[in-house]
Amino acid sequence: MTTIKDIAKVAGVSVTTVSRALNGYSDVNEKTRQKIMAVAKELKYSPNTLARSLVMNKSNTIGLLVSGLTRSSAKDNFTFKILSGVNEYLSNSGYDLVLFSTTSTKQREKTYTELCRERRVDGVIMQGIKTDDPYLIEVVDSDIPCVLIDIPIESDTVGYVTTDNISGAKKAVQHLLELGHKKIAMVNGHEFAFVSKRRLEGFMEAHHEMNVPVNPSWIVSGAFDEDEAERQALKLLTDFPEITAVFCASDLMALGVIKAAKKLKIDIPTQLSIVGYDDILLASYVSPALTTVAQDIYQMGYKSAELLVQMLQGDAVSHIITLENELKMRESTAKNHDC
Amino acid sequence: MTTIKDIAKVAGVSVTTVSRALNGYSDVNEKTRQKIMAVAKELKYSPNTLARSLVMNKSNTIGLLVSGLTRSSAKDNFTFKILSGVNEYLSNSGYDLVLFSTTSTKQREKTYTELCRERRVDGVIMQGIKTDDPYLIEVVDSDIPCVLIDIPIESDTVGYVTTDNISGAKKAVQHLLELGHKKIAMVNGHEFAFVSKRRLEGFMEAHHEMNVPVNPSWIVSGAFDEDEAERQALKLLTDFPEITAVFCASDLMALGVIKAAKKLKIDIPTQLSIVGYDDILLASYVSPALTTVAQDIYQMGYKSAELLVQMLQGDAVSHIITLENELKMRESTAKNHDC
DNA sequence: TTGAAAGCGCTAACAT
DNA sequence: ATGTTAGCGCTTTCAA
Repeated sequence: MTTIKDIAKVAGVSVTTVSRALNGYSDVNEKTRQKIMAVAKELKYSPNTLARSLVMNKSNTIGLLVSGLTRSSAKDNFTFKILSGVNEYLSNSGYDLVLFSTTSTKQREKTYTELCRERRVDGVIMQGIKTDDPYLIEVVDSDIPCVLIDIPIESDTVGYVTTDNISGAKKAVQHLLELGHKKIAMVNGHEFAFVSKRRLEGFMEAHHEMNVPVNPSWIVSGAFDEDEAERQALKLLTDFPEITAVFCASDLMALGVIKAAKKLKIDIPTQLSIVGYDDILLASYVSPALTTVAQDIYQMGYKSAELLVQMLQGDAVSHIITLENELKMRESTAKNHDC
Repeated sequence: MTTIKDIAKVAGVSVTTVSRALNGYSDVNEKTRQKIMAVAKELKYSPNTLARSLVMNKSNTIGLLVSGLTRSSAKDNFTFKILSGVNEYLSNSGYDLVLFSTTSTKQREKTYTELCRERRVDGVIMQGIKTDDPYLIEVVDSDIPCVLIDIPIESDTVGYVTTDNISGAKKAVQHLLELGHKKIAMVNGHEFAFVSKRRLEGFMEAHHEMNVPVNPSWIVSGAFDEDEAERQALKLLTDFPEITAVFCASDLMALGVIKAAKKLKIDIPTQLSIVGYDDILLASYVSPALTTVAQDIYQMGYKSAELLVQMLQGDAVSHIITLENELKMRESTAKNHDC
């Protein structure tokens, strides 16, 4: 493997000059530069970023720490979209991407902070981390520049990107209320996700604004899981047949609710309206096509990377980015026939 | 940031001893080790992998070079499944993953070899690279250990994992022939993919074995693209209304063909049978559900990583891994009514 | 069992 | 415009 030392020898200059020439410094004779460049090319020189990073104390690497990069996460490819977006921005930014992944089941032997420090990443983007994850706090409290996805924590070194989950949920529920539904259930995610809290808030707000009472028994947790949502919905729709609409905190869970409804021979949308959240690919393919709150997850990834790089360069205007969402009306919602 | 020097100072030993203690060498007094470990923990020491990699000339990093990590690739999340599989294996192997991505549209300023050398990856897995990509050859000809996905090139430093595409295609076409179809078209991918060639071979073989002639005009290229496949199918089915079945080299293209058939008011499967390839998520959700040749892409990723790590450790038995595939019969194929 | 010293490939003062 | 020197944090001879 060629080093600048080799180049220096062949070109008959010092390593300093080689370094300067290669890095485009101005204080090097044009002829010398030409010569060095030629030798570098001839020797097929590739700079050793390890050495450079070591001495510059900057790796030009950003970490992407995700949870749920598993076989099963292909259906709801949230993680993939984030990754694509991050990658898209980073590929034009001079930073490389190293991927750290974690699963909620298996506890890591190293903390996220250690992971980042060992690899000397310049910053990290985190997605899918539960809010009760102790390693999360550790990173946030450390001096590692960090962008969180859907976790609203901000500090000097921490920023986040999210969507307006309150308004998203509100739009969904308002839509149902406008269709005449008064008995609306909610299948929420788990308590360790900020989005769940926000979406519940939106659910509440929409009801209050229209002066429609909320029945707490109709709010259940589907743990962001299709099967769990199905089980919960089965129970819910059996116990409370008066329910005419369900708002789900994710499309995946909405899929589960649809299954439950089918099992109970409840027709969608004539007997039961369903609204999801996310607008995953499947949402427009299932039958009936799912009305849902669309968020641009790819864009969230892209913006996260952009924000982090700006933070690293010290020119981030704000550490908070909130993206819009949009209610997509499809076939799973209809007028309430009871009214 | 704490270094071994700091630890040495506090513990009152030399850096050599610290290094040895931390790396679990046996020739260090147990009491000294305890002391060093305690100090390391107290000082929140994280080893600098950059420095270690530099001196050991080994980064414990493997690169994943993919093409098509784009917003649009969410539908056919081949890349994501590969990534998940690779990540799954690697997360238990001591290697970190750095992601390189390329798009066919934008030509990279650096060759893949340069990318690998600069980051000093120990090896690289490549997916989605076209066979005519000059950078591919460069990597293969280099001394960088490399595992290719679906590109059958083997050498001392190069291995590959693929599925048996000939048999896969054969199964699909045999299925159609057994249903009485004699006029079978094929919508293939592009010529720069080995899988296309293999699947065409399988298509041919199945015909020959059953003594059914192949009409070359019925073999078109859909470029692995849904829209292009739709266009081609529109033309094909219009020009040759005698066709009763179509074998597609990917599910995505099959989706395009289904659209074309719908536009032409050709019913599937009564008037036209369609078989896809891949078994993407959508395959079981579209209507009619798609009969297809399933390949375990996650497993391909997992096995690639396993193979590469074995190669790096010098204990790879073979550099070639061929996985099985399976014909999944769903609703898009039926008996040929013309016979 | 421990330490001193050299060096991995690079950059960055500080001369000249 | 170019070279000398030191040093980033680590591992690894070699000696003690």
